[in-house]
Amino acid sequence: MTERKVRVRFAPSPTGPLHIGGVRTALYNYLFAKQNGGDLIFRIEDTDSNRFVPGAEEYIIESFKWLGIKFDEGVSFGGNYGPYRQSERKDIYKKYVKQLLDAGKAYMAFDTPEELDAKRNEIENFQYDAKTRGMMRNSLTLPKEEVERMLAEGCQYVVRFKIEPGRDVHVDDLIRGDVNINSSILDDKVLYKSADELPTYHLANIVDDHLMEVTHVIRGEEWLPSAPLHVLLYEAFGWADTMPRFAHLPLLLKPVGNGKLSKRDGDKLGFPVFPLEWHDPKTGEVSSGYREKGYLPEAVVNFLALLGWNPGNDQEVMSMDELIRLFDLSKCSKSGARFDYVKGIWFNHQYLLQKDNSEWVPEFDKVLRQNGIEATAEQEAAVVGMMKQKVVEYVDNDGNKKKRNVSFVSDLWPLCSFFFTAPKAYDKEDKFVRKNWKETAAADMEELAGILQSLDDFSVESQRNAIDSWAEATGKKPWNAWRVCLVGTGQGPDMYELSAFLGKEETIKRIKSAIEQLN
RNA sequence: GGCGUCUUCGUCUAGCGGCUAGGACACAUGCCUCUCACGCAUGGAACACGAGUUCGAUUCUCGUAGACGCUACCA
Repeated sequence: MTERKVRVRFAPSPTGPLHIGGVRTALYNYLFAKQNGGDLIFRIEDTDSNRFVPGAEEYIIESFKWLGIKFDEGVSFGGNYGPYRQSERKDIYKKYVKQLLDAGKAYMAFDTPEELDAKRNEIENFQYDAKTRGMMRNSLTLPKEEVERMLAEGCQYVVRFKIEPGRDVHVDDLIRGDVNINSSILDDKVLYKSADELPTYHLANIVDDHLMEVTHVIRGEEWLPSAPLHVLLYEAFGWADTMPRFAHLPLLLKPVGNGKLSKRDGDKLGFPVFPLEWHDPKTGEVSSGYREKGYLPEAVVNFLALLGWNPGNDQEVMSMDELIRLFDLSKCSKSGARFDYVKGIWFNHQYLLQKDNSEWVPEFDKVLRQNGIEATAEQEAAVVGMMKQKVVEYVDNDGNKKKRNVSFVSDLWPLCSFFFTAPKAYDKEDKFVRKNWKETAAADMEELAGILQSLDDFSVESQRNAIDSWAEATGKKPWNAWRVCLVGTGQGPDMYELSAFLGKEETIKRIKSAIEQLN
């Protein structure tokens, strides 16, 4: 085995937004490349002109930029193996198609789509292969003159790979080991279409990977069935000795139900399946994105990395650098992974907690503005500091009340609005109020307000000294009633911190109006 | 239907012939406490089934079932 520099690629087709499963495939390629000091190539596989969606390519590039997955070369990144867009490589493919044709390893087929449909109706499980190609219209069955005449007339044709039956084809997969398939069950795949002068995936893929000196093909399991075909293609070209190693990744499955993860699941269960928000240029439909939902890219990366792989120990929270260090294709699991988006939320919680308060501010500021609040960055950071470890109550899909950590900056608002606006009204029926607003509460609060009023220094320490000693001397426990005054219910941070944040004037104002309304 | 891949708690998974089958998410409880929390601790919860190999199988082999994927002039 020759020492070749590791080169891997991620090669999406620009048919829409990047699916989260594609993100994981790209991530694994990136981790593998970086760990081995290799290159990651970004190639656009736009050989199906009918499915092209404008904006998709830019979307994909922006997604990876946000996620911190960096390409070394490719579309928009430059490099010495270009062009990296398959639609710009027509001449290259033509050359290789001819090579196969000349060597008798491929042939031209003139069957029209209608004729093929007819055959499929006529013969059950029809497959274009060694058994059936003799009865079709192709350069193998037609007289040479006839073929030349049709070519001269400009008849459309496709080039098919001539698969020799009865051979065991071995795919050496880094994750699954030796996968063996008999070539008899393979069909003569279309490699090239004269109609648009473009190759199909299979041909383009092999030619490009070879020319771009790709050493490892890391892709989804849906490609495993066509891997033998690819092996045969490498052999047909005489490139077997530099054929890349294969690694077929397990699929991402629906959180509930059967099948692989689809956009529908996200819509139904309320989680994004795309990294960025996507606006469909045709339908105008908007699909939510992780970025816009308030996820941190580190969290998305970490979460995705662990869906189908783990470092073999109990470590779960890992930075990109750690992932690069620890990643191991041979430790990838073989079975599909259900997409556990709840764990993704937990990862976001972890990374959010690690962030400095000031890093929450821009997002928090957005949330506050949406609610008509203006505050300084210092105030916002202070509130974040007091609130970041709280929980949110929410109602799940089954209508049950549940609790969730503050996992997104936007979770903060319902928990901290009282910092910025006084309780609209005091609800006597509130459970916490009922329990903590006793008969003596009004009098106690009057007394408390008096003490606060007398303080020149309204800092946390100053208040704590004054109130604690009063509480100790009188045996009173004023905090919960005080909380009722300032918050309206049983939420919020330490009372001294809250009161210091609000300031003397606002604090006393709220105490007064609570006394008024609750008695 | 054919071909291929896969199968450990509800979920993500560790395990690579002998373990009280480990961790995390989620869930429940307790501790802490001026509230809600965070944190910490605890708990319930799994080897698809059937043969075989072996002194011994979650682990190896075969079969069954199920799941997933592919089966296009899409990728």
